[in-house]
Amino acid sequence: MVSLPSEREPPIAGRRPPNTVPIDIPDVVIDRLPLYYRLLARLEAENRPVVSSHELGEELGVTPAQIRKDLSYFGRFGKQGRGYSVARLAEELRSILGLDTRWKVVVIGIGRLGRAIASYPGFEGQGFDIVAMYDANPAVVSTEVDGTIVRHVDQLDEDLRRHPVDIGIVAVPAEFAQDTVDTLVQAGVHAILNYTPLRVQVRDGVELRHINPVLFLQSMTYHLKRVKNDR
Amino acid sequence: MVSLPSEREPPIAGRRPPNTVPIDIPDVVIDRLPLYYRLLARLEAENRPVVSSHELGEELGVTPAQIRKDLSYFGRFGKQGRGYSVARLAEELRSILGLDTRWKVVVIGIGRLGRAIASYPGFEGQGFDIVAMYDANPAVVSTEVDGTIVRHVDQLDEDLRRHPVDIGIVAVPAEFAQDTVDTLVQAGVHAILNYTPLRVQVRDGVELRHINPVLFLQSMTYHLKRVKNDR
DNA sequence: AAGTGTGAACAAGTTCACAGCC
DNA sequence: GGCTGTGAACTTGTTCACACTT
Repeated sequence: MVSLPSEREPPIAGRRPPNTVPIDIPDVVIDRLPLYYRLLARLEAENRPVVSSHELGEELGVTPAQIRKDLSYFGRFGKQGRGYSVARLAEELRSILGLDTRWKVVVIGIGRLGRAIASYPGFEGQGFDIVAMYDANPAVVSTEVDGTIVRHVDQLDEDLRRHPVDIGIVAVPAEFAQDTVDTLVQAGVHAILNYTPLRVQVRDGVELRHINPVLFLQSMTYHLKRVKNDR
Repeated sequence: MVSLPSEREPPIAGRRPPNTVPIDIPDVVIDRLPLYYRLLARLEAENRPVVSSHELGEELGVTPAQIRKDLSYFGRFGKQGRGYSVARLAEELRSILGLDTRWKVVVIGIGRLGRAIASYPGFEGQGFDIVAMYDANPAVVSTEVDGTIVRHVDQLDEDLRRHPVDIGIVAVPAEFAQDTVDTLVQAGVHAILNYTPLRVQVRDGVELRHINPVLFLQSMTYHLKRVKNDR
């Protein structure tokens, strides 16, 4: 949301040696790639051989120039006069985004929300394996959720050090959010998806995303209010 | 995410008549206001009388200049040499964001996710009233969730026309997402929070936000991959 | 002395437009 | 002829820095 006071390399312009990727690619570009990938995966499933930046843009509501520029940060994947090979580009994006590996995920906080997250069908299909779940409530610990036995959150630190994971999803009550995140980070987790309404802090280098529906609702009501007034 | 081809008025510079707000304020500014508001609500609860842009920025990880500039789109709420009255600024933000009214919300799709949303404690407390829930599954219809009887989705259109609502939250299976959204929009709903992994389309003037955790995970793995490679 | 409000300078991000290739 | 890749032009968003107010 805000660039922290860490100096960044200027972007490397022009052609690069093969199999190399520039050091600094704008985050806003990275955030669009999963969107592109999702569409390409669909086209791939439909056996579409080739697609142009214009067609991609049409479907996604993005300008063709932006798609071409975004992709050009990573290489020259298209063919002039023809477009992009769907299979090739999908493969490249999988490689760029790291979707050609499986990633280990833990979910902490198995209340109603955590349960819904844990059984969200989109994760496993996209290479994210929920390898463990944790809760503090004795009524929940040791029960089975979606084929996994919930463990006590007191075991989290020890478990993580024995069996490292890549991503932590936090759905605990707000008052435990920061502690939970600290435990995760100190035990070596580098990416956290925070479902609590608290803006937790992490040290530099740890990826953090917030999912807070209330903030969305509150920005929508700003616009709703104007619509109402304008009539 | 992308500015559609609708011409915008140039921003009105300088001082404005009182009780007036410029026509065009960047969306990125609107999206930050709920963040500011959340902190101010906390300070208000702590009976903090005054706060400076510097203190706000410190807490939120935003520059003080940005906070001052953002607020200055709406008025001159601060006092030089002193800062902002917490109560006053909180009140102004409530008014700007429309949080001084209650908003009617329906949830469509009462599976595991919909259920978690419907019982999310943050909504009611912030002025969002879930006035109805809908599902297509006969095993779910007519059951009670969080004090509300689930109605059949076939009644959605008629219900909306009889009792208009402000916001629709969509948590149906992906294949029904677009139809559900169309029903909502045609029945006069102007804001939609979409939890399905499908990028639904709405006509101009309808506010739409997507919550898709997979896209977040996929942008985080990009960064995770680099961390792993760098060691 | 402290801290706002805001033009002006700067930085980041997007779109244009066209050379080059298929 | 059609479409990519990419510098350059442009637009949008952020930060600076200081006149002004309390």
